This record gives sequence, C-alpha cells and structure tokens, in this order.
Amino acid sequence: MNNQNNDLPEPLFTPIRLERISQKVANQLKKAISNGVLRVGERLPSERELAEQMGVSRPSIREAIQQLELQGIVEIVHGGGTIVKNITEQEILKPIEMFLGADRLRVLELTEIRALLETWAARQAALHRTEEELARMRGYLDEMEDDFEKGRIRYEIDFKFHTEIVAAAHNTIFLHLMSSIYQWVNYSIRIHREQVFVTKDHQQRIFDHHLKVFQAIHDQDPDAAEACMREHLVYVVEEFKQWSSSH
Amino acid sequence: MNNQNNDLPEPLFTPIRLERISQKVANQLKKAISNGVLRVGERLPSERELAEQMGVSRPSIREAIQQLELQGIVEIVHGGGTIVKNITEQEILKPIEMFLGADRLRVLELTEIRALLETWAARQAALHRTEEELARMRGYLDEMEDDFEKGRIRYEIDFKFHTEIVAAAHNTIFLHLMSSIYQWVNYSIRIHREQVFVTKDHQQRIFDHHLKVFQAIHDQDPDAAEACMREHLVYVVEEFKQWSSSH
DNA sequence: CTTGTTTGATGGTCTTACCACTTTCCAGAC
DNA sequence: GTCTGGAAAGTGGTAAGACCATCAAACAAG
Repeated sequence: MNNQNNDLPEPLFTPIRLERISQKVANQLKKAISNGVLRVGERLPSERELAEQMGVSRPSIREAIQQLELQGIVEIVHGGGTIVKNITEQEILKPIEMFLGADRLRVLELTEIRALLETWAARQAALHRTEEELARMRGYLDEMEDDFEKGRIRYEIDFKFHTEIVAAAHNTIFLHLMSSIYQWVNYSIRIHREQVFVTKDHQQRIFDHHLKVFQAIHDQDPDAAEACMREHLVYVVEEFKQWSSSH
Repeated sequence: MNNQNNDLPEPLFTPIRLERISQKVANQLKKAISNGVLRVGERLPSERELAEQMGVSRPSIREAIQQLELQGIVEIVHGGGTIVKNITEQEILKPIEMFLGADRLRVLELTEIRALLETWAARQAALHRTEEELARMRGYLDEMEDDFEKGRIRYEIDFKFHTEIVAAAHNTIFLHLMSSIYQWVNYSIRIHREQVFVTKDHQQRIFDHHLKVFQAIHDQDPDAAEACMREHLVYVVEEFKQWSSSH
C-alpha cells in the first residue's frame, strides 16, 4: 500500500483517508464486542439492520462480518443469525476438556475455581451494576420462582442469572473467561448426567441464596454480595460432595 | 440445556454436504496458488472473469478473495487488480490477541483478573506447597538476584517464579488456566513493547515483594502470602497505570 | 522526450431480488 | 394437557446489474 508513496520529507498534506467501508464496519463491530456492548453468546443485529443503522449497503456489512468470522470472533449461522464467540474457548476450553471426563476430583477443582471467580464477580457487580443489568437479574429470578412453583428445573436460567452477575462486573475478558468455565461446568454436569439438586428443599434454599445475592447487589453492598455468593457456592459444593460420596 | 440434543441412537443419515460457495472458490484459488498455476507476483484474473469462469456471482468471488487477503496470501489493489503475495506465512492473530491489542483498557482488565487469581494461588500455595516446590522457588529467586546484580532483566524467570506458586496450589485446571493467562500477559507486554519496570528502584522493590511472598509461603502463612502477593500486584498495576497515562 | 489527458480495465459500493435455512408459533391430533 | 406437523417470518447466502473510484497504459500536445 505504501509503494506509491513519495519519500519526500513531508508526510503532511496527504493523510487523505482510504479505508474500505467493510474495514470501518469491522472495526466498529470489534470495538463493540471488546467493550462488552455485544456480549459473548449474544446475537448481532441482522445484516439488514446493521446496514440501515450504519448507513451502508448489506454487502459491506457482510464482508465485515466474514472478516470477523475468519478471525474467530463471531460465528455465522445460516438462517440463525451471527453470534459472538467466546474468545478464550480455543485456547483454554478445548485443551483441557479431556481431563474432566473421568474423575470427580477435577469437578471439585473446577468448582473451587468457579467459587473464587464468582465471589469476586459478585463484589464487582455490587460496585458497578447498572439498572438494566439489575432488571435482567430480576427477570431471571422471577422465572426461577415461576419454575419452582411448577416443580420445573431449568439449569439454563440459573446460568443466565450467574452470567448476568459476571457481566455486571464490567470486565470483558473476565466475562469471556467465565463463559468458558460455565461451559466446563455444563459439560461436567452433562457427562455425570446428575440430578443432584432436585428436591423441593434444595430448590428453595438455592432460590433464597439467589435472592440474597441479588439484594446485596441491588443495595450496592460488595461485602454482602461476596459473602452471600460464597455461602451459596459453598452450599452447592457441600451438597455435591455428599451426593458424590453416596453414588 | 439438553433440549437440542437428539437422544436417538444413530447419527447416520444426515451427511448432506453444505459449504459456502465463497469457501469453495477460496479453496480453488488456494490450490491454484500452491500448485504454482498462479505464481507469486502474478495478477489473478479480474473478479468479473473469475465469476464467469467459475459460473458464480461476483460477490462470491469477492468474499473468497478477501479471505485470501486476510490470510496474507494475496494483495488487493484498488483499480490495479489482485496479486499473489509472498507466502511468508505471517501468523493470523488469535482472537484474544485482537482484544488485547484493541485497547489498553483490556490490559488493565487482564491484570485485574491476574491479581485475583494469583492472590488466591499464593494462599493455596502456603497451605499445600511441598519442599520440592519451595526449592524451585528459591532457585528462581537466586537467578533473579543474580540478574539484578548484573543489571539484566528476564521476564521469563519472573513468570517461572509465579508459575511455580500457581503449581503449588495443586489444582490442575487452575494451573492450565493460569498458564494461558500468562501467555496473554506476555503477549500484551510484547505488543505494547513497554519497558515499564526497568529502573533499579523498581527492580529492587519487585525483588523484595517476591522475597516476602516466598517467605510467607515457606512459613505456611496463607494470610501473609495472600497479602504480600496482593501488595505486589497492586504495585505493578499502579505503576503500569502511571506509565500508561504518561505515554 | 516530457507532460498532461484520455480511455479502458479493475476493484469498491450500492440496489434489488430471490433462494436456503432456522426459528417461532399455532392449529390439529393424540 | 402434551405432542406433532406445517405455515410464516426472520435470517444469512447467492445472484445480477449498475455506478463510482482508482489505477495503468495508451495517446495527444508541448
């Protein structure tokens, strides 16, 4: 690109921008993802929407998105939209997945790490949460309460609630990292196909824990948030250990 | 979470091919280049020609060519055609590296995470360290002291010392996690090509920090270990912030 | 020969249209 | 009630044609 440049002493006078539109679009999208405006797992607006919002044509948007896909930042699904990928997945998740298969010791190690990260997240969330994030947490709590009354269990809502707390910590890399951890947890749950916390009693306690964590974050009380989250996770670990020893 | 999973016994019956046209085109072009049909420095046929020859539309050709450009295989010149570049095999940036390069804020986020994990590791190390691990830490400290006297700086020794502490926490998954994060840190240091902690004064302080951390782990005092490690990392972050604001 | 202009080819972008796939929802069957 | 099937809407994939911006080579004027 510099081949036609004169080597004259002055770099002035010729800063006339030349950048492909698709490049500008790609940069804007990257920034949005890096900032956390577009979270991991979320869907990007459709190509047509983006084209309209940015005032460019759809092909330009497409070329930009394909760049991002090639760089492993997003995943394009035909007919299903474009979703933000977890950037840590290839580097952390895949290499270690094998370990988790066999023994439960690894599951405990994993939970240990998760507890460390989540208590910190709860503290940070209490400090930095926005009203929007609070509202989403509230929504998940309502869903869980609804499920509880109907005797239904959906782990994904649980994950969503915890993920929202992590997101409220406002650390993008941390969010991506945590989503890798959750995938592990999800994976280990699946392979052990366990129904550990199925009783009404467990569900009640877990719901109470969630409520207390939410309240602390709502009140912007970092110490309480951390403590409640720790209490919650310690309980989960203990119950799992107990279940584990009897199976 | 298992909703999308088919529990059917056989995955047979659905190998129907699906590949984007642009992908096929890209593969054909790559093959032509690696075969030598298209030599380095030569111009590819124009997009319109390729579209006609392959019987596909121009956008498909464009998307394919842009892929090749992103991979450094060809160079596109507006108005001048597309030429085959040297196959210098320039590495494609990993997604995580794009994040770290995008914004200096991400470096702080990363350091924040590192601080969280390492303070915990120090505590665990104080509780579980073995004599062998202690000896290795001692060895790295000696090397650092030696380097210090000779006015030399080797980040890798620093990393090794920290990694040994992480290993002493005796959590396999955590060790893998942490080594990934160290790679990121290493990369972010490289791209910002910074020489932040180069003065004798900094080196002295950092060495003192390491020594105190080591002592606490040696004495199996988890609280002290965590506190010393936190003090160390807080110092590093603060110095980086200060350096960052002045550059 | 040098300089400036013209002209054609090429990549860049836009518009429009249609196809293929996924998701969602709802009526119908059990 | 749950489950099944299909219609409808939304999304990405591809195609075709047009126009603009840029470069390069041929051309004309000095």
